[in-house]
Amino acid sequence: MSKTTIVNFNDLKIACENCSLSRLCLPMGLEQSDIERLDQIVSRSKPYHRNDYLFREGDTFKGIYAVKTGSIKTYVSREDGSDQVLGFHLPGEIIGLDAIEAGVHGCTAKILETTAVCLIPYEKLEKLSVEIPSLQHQMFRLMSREISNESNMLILLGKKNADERLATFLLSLSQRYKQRGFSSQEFNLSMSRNEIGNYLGLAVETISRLFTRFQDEGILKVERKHVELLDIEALKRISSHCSQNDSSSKSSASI
Amino acid sequence: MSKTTIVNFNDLKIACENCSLSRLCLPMGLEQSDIERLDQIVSRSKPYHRNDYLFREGDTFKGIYAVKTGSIKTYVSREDGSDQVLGFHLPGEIIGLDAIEAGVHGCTAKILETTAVCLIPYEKLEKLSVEIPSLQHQMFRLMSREISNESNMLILLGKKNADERLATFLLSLSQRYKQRGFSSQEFNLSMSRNEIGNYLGLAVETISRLFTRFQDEGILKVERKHVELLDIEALKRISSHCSQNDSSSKSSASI
DNA sequence: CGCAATATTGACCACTCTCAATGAGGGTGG
DNA sequence: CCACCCTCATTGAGAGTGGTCAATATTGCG
Repeated sequence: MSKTTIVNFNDLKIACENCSLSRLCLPMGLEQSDIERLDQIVSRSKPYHRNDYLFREGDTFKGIYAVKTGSIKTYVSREDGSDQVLGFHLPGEIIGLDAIEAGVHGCTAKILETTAVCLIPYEKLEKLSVEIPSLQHQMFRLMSREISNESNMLILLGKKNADERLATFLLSLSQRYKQRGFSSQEFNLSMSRNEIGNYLGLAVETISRLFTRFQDEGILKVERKHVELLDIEALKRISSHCSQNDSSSKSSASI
Repeated sequence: MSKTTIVNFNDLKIACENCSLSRLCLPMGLEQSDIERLDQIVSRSKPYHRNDYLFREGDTFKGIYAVKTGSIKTYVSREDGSDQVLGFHLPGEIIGLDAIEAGVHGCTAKILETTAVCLIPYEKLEKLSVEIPSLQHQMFRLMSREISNESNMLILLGKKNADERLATFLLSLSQRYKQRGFSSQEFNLSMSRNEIGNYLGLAVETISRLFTRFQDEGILKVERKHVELLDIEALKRISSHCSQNDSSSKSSASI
């Protein structure tokens, strides 16, 4: 990965570090000068390390975070002490939009591996997006996407069985890595089996058994954190329930 | 209900029909004059009837809808022909924010009972919220709330058992009706058992059995569509897993 | 090197689904 | 107005998926 990191603020590209991004920004409706103004309010911090908290449930909301490198999980704690993992956040993804309304974070963001983020202070962002209509536009789109993504998760948790859930999860990671220019066939899981299970509404043991079975079936190779997807088509078939239909139709399938 | 209907556009109050709403709007940051401008772009339609579609998956996105009276379910269709109910929308709630990014609706909105809505054309809304910063602010809050609400559903589907799910669901309806000035103890379910089960990730039969059991246990009375919550505290205990702990702590619990 | 956390594997069990039959409304048309 | 039908709801019996518990590996880390 080049040392000039671009965060894909979903469609809203933000420069991180000190790179020129004219070629990335123009296509999506922000003028070069606007990008620079946005860039000026973004603050970078030194990297976080595994098990650090980016923020915790109840913390005052300062702004939204864009993941530059690394990965982060968000989760909420339940009254009985258990957690519910809400999501895993990879480079180019945004965290914290859920806290705008309350002004307080409703979930905890915990670092899974050494991670760099940008903080975009919310008050400044809101002011700026009054001045830059196309920024407001991108913000609405960004939040809208976040809302529309929910339905995939509801389907996963509401309708899919264990096989389908894990397959869907792996394909989602695969696709997101691909979008970021990483390999879509081979990657490292920065989260534990426990966290995967928690996220997918399954027990750890089930995740473990599924990895073993998928491997026995030649669908993937997994060793500890490292995963290699050997048969993505099979995963797609599994993820969308089709026991062994032809898969010549839609692609879809993203968490 | 008075004939002057106010839709609580979450914190963004919108006038429907022809009412004066100064007393409702000022408290939440929109000037009277701004309200009027917003009001001018809102379009009303004649009521929809049961099984009508407000919009369907794939329809071009025109704007967001505020439910004035009645109720609506949203759902997505899966490849295998099954559906996943995404939510039930009561008076004062907003539908369609998920479609902003794609410009196309990703789910279908189907009318459950005679329902009146406002359509807020999105392009006009976006333009207006450039001109009225406090409107933009409310929009961000509104979308943020939608995003933060997701976690309740993830907990429900990821962690809760059948009892907890139904209890949580009933409490959510109860609370939402209460907010709208209706009874929180007694109301009509505009959705079928099937739709409830679908939404909660449970089979119809399970819903039916639970209603019967809850009734046998004196927690509620249910007849057909009509539900009376006899022991809301018991429901709260059930919804948050505590088998029979004291419930003197938090309230929370909303879908 | 040894401990603690994480992962794997097995055995058993329970919650909920599925299948099937019955019952109850609600709407329509004769 | 009633008979019919169709959808929706209820109830029971049996089965299966995935959870729980427990034991054992494995890994990472101090």
